[in-house]
Amino acid sequence: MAAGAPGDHLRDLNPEQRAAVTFGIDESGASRPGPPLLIAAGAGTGKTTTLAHRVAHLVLHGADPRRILLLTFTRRAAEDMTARVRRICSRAFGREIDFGAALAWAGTFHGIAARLLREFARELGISPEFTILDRGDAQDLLDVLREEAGFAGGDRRFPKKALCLEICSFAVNSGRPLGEVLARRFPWCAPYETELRRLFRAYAEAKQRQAVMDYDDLLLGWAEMLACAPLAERLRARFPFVLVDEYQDTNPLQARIVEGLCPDGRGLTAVGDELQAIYGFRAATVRNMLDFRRRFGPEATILPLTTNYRSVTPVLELANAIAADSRESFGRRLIGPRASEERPWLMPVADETDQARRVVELVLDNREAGLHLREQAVLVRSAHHTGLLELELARRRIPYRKYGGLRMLEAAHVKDLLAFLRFAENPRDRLAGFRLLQLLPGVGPAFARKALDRLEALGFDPSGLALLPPPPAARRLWPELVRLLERLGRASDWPSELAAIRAFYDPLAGELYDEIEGRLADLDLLAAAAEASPSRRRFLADLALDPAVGSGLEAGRPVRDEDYLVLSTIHSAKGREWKAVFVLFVIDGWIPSDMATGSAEEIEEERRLFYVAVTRARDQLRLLLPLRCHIHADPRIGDGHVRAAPSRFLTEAIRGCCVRWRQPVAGEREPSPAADAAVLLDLAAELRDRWRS
DNA sequence: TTTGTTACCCTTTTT
DNA sequence: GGGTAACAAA
Repeated sequence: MAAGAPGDHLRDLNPEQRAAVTFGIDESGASRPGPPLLIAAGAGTGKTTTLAHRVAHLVLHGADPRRILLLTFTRRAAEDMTARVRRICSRAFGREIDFGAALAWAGTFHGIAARLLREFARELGISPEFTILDRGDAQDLLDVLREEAGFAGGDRRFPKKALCLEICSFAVNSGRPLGEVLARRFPWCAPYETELRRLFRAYAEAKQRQAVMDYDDLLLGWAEMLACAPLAERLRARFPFVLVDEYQDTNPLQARIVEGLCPDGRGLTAVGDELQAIYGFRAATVRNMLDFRRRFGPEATILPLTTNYRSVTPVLELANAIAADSRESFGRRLIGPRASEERPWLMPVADETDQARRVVELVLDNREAGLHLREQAVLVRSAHHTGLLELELARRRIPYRKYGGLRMLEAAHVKDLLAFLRFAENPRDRLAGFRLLQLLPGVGPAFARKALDRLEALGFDPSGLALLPPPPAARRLWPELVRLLERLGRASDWPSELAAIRAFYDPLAGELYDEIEGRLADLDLLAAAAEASPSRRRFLADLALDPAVGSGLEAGRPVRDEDYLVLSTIHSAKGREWKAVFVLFVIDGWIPSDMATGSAEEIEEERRLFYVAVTRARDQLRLLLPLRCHIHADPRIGDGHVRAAPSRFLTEAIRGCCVRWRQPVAGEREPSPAADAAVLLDLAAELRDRWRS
């Protein structure tokens, strides 16, 4: 393709988008970073396109792509953005541009932080070999320390490990003192302030001893670099252009980083939608966005994007009605060119079983009408809400893929295997060592601790372990394990060392777990992802920072090109879109979750979550309202069923944007089975499904 | 000291 | 319906 005329890459943009793309980048070139810009982009208004074009516009005006820092929320978003920038630039230059190395600094806050901390490790006095603790690891480490400090026994009210980590993390990310965090967010833990402070101190020390970092340490480390003048100077000089996606979901610590990189705001572009702020539980605050204008030297400019190309107008009307109920926003309305007669459906259904059946029927009807499964999605407030639906899909052999919720990486056997790799990478990582040692029969916490102490005394040379007399039950495997650790301790022969680990581990896993086939299949997947990774260190870091590495690592994974229905939590659905969207459990207690109705702020966030859900739909939107729901929570309540009320977010105005769907009357659509008779076999489905590919 | 058993708790969203 | 803690047995 021939090179386009100058400015041709802006041709497909609307005036609002073009203004946002070109703001502050004049014809004299991009050598001098312009004043700060906030793009207030409504849902579906081409936010990604606009940001990608802005990056491309900078490059086309002479900015060095290696000096553009592009911060996104997920790695998928970063990759998506990089691909688009390459496409735009290639077209403008009239030839393929290899951006592989050029736009190297596009990534998540955590991913970029990890890279910078490693690069500057020497100046920071830390080990560049540090390994990254995922949430589970961090909790386990806290749990050990909790016990050591004597907080675990006796006193049953002391917060559990998960809550300890949440409190610690919230304090770090919000930048608020522990006492205030406890009082405001975790008042029932306030009596333990002194103990928690001691615990967190011990946690920080343990992490340093073991050369490990948790997610929050990565951000905190980066922020501290920026608080140190000589280092900050180098970082600022390196990145004159900083672009941040999803700004509404940044927390004060992240804002500190951004403001540290661009103290007067020059060169900074932030994009966000305050109506889609849904990460308050992670200390994110919309204030970063709402107060953006006042935070910088030259006052920031705010440019809105309001034209929605994604959804048909009836969906936008519903979205605007939800937005109108929201307390804090810039007060934009979405307008869109895609007229349609079809309003969203409100679908009251009998119960969860009925809900699953109806959704599957509609999904299949859509497919008959030519809509691929992957153009349809089922959204839920929390991951386990898909339970019965997954059963129904499995029974009908409909392939699906689930995003959000329990990750494969949290499965015990995967953590086992990774413990070997992590221990090989960083023998000071006691958590990994502790886990892998106890895989041996006869080895429990006491012996594992002894072995790790011995190892440390020997300067982390595993051959010394051979002299340690193992517990009787471990006598046979002990020398084998020592040999394996010796081999791993030498230079990493990636990825073939993985085969050696599995030769040792797979038989052990067979003893430890039942249903071993599925677990071994997971490990095969992991090994395949490992093949694609250049080094052990990179593999481990990628896994910790983005579990979707190598794709298809989530549970229930069909092969590449196969068609599959998407199941997702609303959180994981952010930034994505489908032609047909089904939102399950639009009833009070589910949306909003009754875990989050304590304060007005929490309820507002749940409302925005609902907003995110409905704005994912391009053409079809179905809201399901089961009238009777099963409660797992409290077995004391009757038979475990409760009569459910529609979500409090379904106000009159919002119902007015929808049509109420009617249960098909018997005979009209299908013979409805006697209400109370248990269906033993869905014969019709069986017969039909024989012929599905 | 490890492993098995039982009673009891709480139950969300994720880099 | 799963994790956790305390207790019992090997």
